[in-house]
Amino acid sequence: MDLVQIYDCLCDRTRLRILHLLLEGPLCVCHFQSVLREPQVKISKHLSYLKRHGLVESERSGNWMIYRLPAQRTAQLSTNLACLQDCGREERFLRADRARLAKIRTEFHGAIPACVRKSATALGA
Amino acid sequence: MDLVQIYDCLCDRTRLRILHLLLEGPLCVCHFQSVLREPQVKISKHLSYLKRHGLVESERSGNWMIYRLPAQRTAQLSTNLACLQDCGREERFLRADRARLAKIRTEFHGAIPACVRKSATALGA
DNA sequence: ATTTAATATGCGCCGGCAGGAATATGCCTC
DNA sequence: GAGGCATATTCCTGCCGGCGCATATTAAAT
Repeated sequence: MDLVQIYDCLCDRTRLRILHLLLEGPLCVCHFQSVLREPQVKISKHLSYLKRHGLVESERSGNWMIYRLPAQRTAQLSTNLACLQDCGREERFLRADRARLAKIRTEFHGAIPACVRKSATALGA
Repeated sequence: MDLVQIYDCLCDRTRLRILHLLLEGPLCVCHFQSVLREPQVKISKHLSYLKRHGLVESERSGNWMIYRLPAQRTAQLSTNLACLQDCGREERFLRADRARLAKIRTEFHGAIPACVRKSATALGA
């Protein structure tokens, strides 16, 4: 996996938002939909792109697909993810995403949507 | 200047190599040519792209154009450049570029090509 | 002024990616 | 096995970027 490919993944706004959210832990597609407020097709395609390039892993859990950052990461990937996390602190739209994600997580806690529980426990939260 | 634009600049191999070289100090186009071993048009266009996106500044010096990283950098840019420098340590083709650059710099020292002296002094080396 | 060296720009071609609409797949429930 | 939900894939279109070729610009030298 080339360094250029990492940047290929980062150079689209939607993918950037996705990866940034994944820094907070695994997520299923429906989470992405409600946080990013983008059409399902769009999100699904970008997730597919990220997977194809090795920046994301996925696992089926019943009806839902849970996406996460790869367990094993090259040094370059780790470095760049850390960098993204840094940059995310000041970038408006990324902050907004984090806020919406946090809200969703607290609102239903141990409650309604199964996929939320799933990925919350997967997170360890 | 958006974070995405930074990644837009980094996601091409030639541009990545250019920026990586600029981490070592200002350079003129002829340097890029001999280090990168790519056609002049290609290099020139990518430099133009980088300039248009604010990742590079240029200054004329006689016949030569000297390119450098911007004097004023956003926090995001600084972070990403540092990250690139990190990643450059292990990436083969970037190491090779650095080696070729170092060779050129020592070979003619204070010697023949004016542009070499120019950018060398601009570097402070 | 003409020539030469260094660099930039315009043009045309091609490939690939983003986006949306529609459709397909996989899994669960009843 | 039918229907319904979550997600993926296909097909299409438009656009932008990368590349090479040829040519233009700018400055220095003679």
